[in-house]
This record gives sequence, C-alpha cells and structure tokens, in this order.
Amino acid sequence: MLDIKLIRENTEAVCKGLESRGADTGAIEKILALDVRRRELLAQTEELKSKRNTVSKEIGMRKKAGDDTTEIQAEMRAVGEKIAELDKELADVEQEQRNLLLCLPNLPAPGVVPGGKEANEVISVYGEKPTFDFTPKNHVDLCTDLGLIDYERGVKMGGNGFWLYQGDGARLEWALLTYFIQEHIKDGYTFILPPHMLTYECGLTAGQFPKFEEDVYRLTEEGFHFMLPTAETALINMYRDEILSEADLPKRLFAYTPCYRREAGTYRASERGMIRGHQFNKVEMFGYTKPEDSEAMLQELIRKACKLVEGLGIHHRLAKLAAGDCSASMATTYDVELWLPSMNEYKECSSVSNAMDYQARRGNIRFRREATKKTEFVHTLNGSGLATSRLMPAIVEQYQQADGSIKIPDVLVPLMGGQTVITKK
RNA sequence: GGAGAGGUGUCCGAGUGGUCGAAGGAGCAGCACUGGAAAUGCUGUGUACCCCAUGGGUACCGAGGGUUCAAAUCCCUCCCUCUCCGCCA
Repeated sequence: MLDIKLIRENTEAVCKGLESRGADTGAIEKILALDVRRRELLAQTEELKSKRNTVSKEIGMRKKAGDDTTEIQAEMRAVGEKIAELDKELADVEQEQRNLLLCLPNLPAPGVVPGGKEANEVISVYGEKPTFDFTPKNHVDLCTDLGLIDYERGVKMGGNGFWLYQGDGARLEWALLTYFIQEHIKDGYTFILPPHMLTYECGLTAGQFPKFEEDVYRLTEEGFHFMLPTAETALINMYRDEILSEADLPKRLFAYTPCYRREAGTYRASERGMIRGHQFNKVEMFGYTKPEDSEAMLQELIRKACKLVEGLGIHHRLAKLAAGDCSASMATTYDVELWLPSMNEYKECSSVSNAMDYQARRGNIRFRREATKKTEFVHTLNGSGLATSRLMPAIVEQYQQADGSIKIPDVLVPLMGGQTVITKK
C-alpha cells in the first residue's frame, strides 16, 4: 500500500511511477478528493467528541453533587446523534479510500526502467547453450519415456494442469528440494514449514487481494480460506501486526511448500508439461530488513538464487525486469531464467524482489529503531530459491544424452544415493 | 462434535458505568549509590491519526454492532485461545 501522505504531497511523482509500470492513475484524483473530505469530517467529529467528553465528565460530577442535569443531557444526546451521523459518513469515506489504495500497485524503485517485458534487461549470462550431436528431445518426451513423470494419470486424478512424479522422477524432484534446503541452512537461513491454507487477511497483506482473488483456490464460502499460491504469502504474514526489535533484523527465512495456482485461462501448447501447472514445488527465500539494508539483502538473494542454478551447472541468465513486468507488490524484480533447448527460450525459475515497505504497510509490520525509539515499517524481500517446475525440464533437456538417458548433476548425486544417471527401466 | 473458562499495554496481571490510556509487578532506558558490578532507590517507558502544531485534540482494553449524557466495564453477533469429554489419523 502506498502512503497517503506521499500521494498527497508528491502526487506528480506517484502518478509518474505508476504510469511507468502501465498502471492506471485514475484512482489518484479520487483518493485525494476522499482524503480532503476525510480530514474535514475527522476535524468536525473530533471537535464534537471533545465537547462530549468534557461535558460528560461534568455531568458525572454535577450528578454526584445532586444537580439536575436533564437539560444538558438532552443537549448531549443531540451532539451524540450528530457524531454518529458524521462517523457513519467518515467510515464510508475511509472504506472507499482504503479500497482504492489497496488496489494501487507499488511504485517502481529508482533505476527500474519504464515499460513492459520487452524492456527487461539481461544483466548476466552463465554458461553456454548446450549443443547436441544428436536430435535432442523435449522435456515432456524425456520425462515420459524415462517414466519420471506421469502426465496422463496426473490429469486423471487432478484434472488438466496436474502431473505426478514417480520413481527416479520423484527422487530427482526431492533431491533438488533437499539441495536447496541444505544450501539455505548453510547460509544461516531459518527453515519454515508454514500452513498451506491461509486466511483472506494473508492475501491482502501480500498484495494479492483484493485485485487477484480469482487467481487462488478458495476453499470455503465463509471465511475465505485459500491454498497459498506461493510461500511468500505465508512468510509475509508471519510478523503481521507486530513490532520487531531492531536487533531482530535482518530476518532471513526460507520455506518449502507446494504452490497452488488457478492459472485461469488456457496456456499455450508450448507451455505444456511442467512449465505451468496448478501445483508445483518451490522453496522460497524471504527477508525482513531495515529500509537502509534492503538493497543489500536483494543482492544477497539474487546471488543465492544464481548460486543454486550454477551449482546444477545449468545454462541460465539474470534479467532485471522493467517496471511493467514486476508483480504489483514489488518495487524491483530480478528473474533468473533457465535455457530450455526445446522451446528455444529462457524460462523463469526464480523471481527475486524487493517490496520495500509496500507489504509491510499493508500488514502493519514495523520495527523499533533504537536510536530514535520510533517505529518504522520494515522492508520485505522474497525470492524463489528455487521453483522446481522449470528446473526439472531444464535439467532433463540440458543433461540428456544420445541414448536417451539423463546424467544427474553432480551436486544431486549424493542426494540420489550415489546414482549418476537416469535410464529407462 | 459436547461442556466449561478466557481474550486488557513489550510481558504478567488488576479493574463490573463517570476523575481509566488504564492500578500493581516484570522487563527496558536514564540517573543516584559503587573502584567496577550486583542489590537498592528515584525517574521515565504504547500505537495511530487530525489540527489554528515547541502546543492541542481524537481513537484504540480480541473484532463488529447496540444501550447511555458517559462503556475496558452492560447487551447482541462474530473470531480466536485454553481445559475436560467424545471422535479420528
């Protein structure tokens, strides 16, 4: 959520920032008009309340003294009615303003270029595109032929967009997750296994709601529990409505969860297989920092994500996203993209972002600064570390051999019980 | 699922209609004492918003609504936690 004071005092800069990400600025004028009315109403009702408080105390004292207070009580009743009236309007105005504010995306950080996907900038490239002296297969054929993934039975059980891992496929998936978890633990991050079903409030804080309610699986009519679309949604809510002490920062967390997404609408045939599914596994990194430390944490998370992919020996690149390609809550986003030979394309396997104080403001997550004794909003950051649904395709495609087998990346061998290659059973 | 208890400040905990933003204690900070520390004593210690802004005001005692001149305190609805019983993995 953007600070209403910022909108009030730097209207032009806010609009410019929103426009650079292609967001609609039509709400700004409305928000400002509501803000004027809100403050008017607040001044009026507070003045009346002040009067009522004073007089009510007086009534108490005069009654004790045995005075007749009928007249003054009637007067205060009228004041009370006026207050109720003003409060009602104030509540409506505040609600309307808050709804508009909740729908505004974050402002892009300085240095994030305007525009959409086409304006993304490749920062670095690791390794080279693998070459094959045979005709390489795509990941769907590889996984099917080797019996790693059963797409048809997955669909039978879960419907379109689901698959199941089996045998060496399940082991490879599990080995990847274990590899990530071990690396994060080595780096001193705290391992979290959060609830997978969350309340509406969690989605609101993360910035997914109210705008993207349709993107999640809702569980109940009443209460709005939903399946988390990413562990980020859980981790941002761990410290919701809390005041952290400065010494607790930065907090470095990571969590493993499946991610559940509706992915409404059809996706391109080229995205078949594990590129886009309703359920996929992800290890998510998360950071809470003081404002002045969030840039360093962002760089740390980017390094960690890249290091994991490098460890697997996969050709990939790092891209800095243009404003319009960042998700709504984020001020800066970097994507780690894997090379998929069959698609002749780079596909995101990690998205590392700095939300600055946008989510903290929505979730009221603050810390107390020792020097000033004052509370400030924390900065929150998140990054996949990593999602497997794009990695597994990249691994099988980049590590495939002429005989149709797949060489297992060295770091995963110990996690696969010493197995070095996956062959047809 | 049945029965009961309860949700108060950083924490514990008092408070059943008026002078309660809230006793008391712990913690924390400052000062005093000390060679230094402990102990002790004194002082301070919530958040947010608004304004005619070195000051003033309002709101907040789980959430929402109601009664009243006045609500932490009374009434209603909801949420959550705990204990016991039942059921299930």
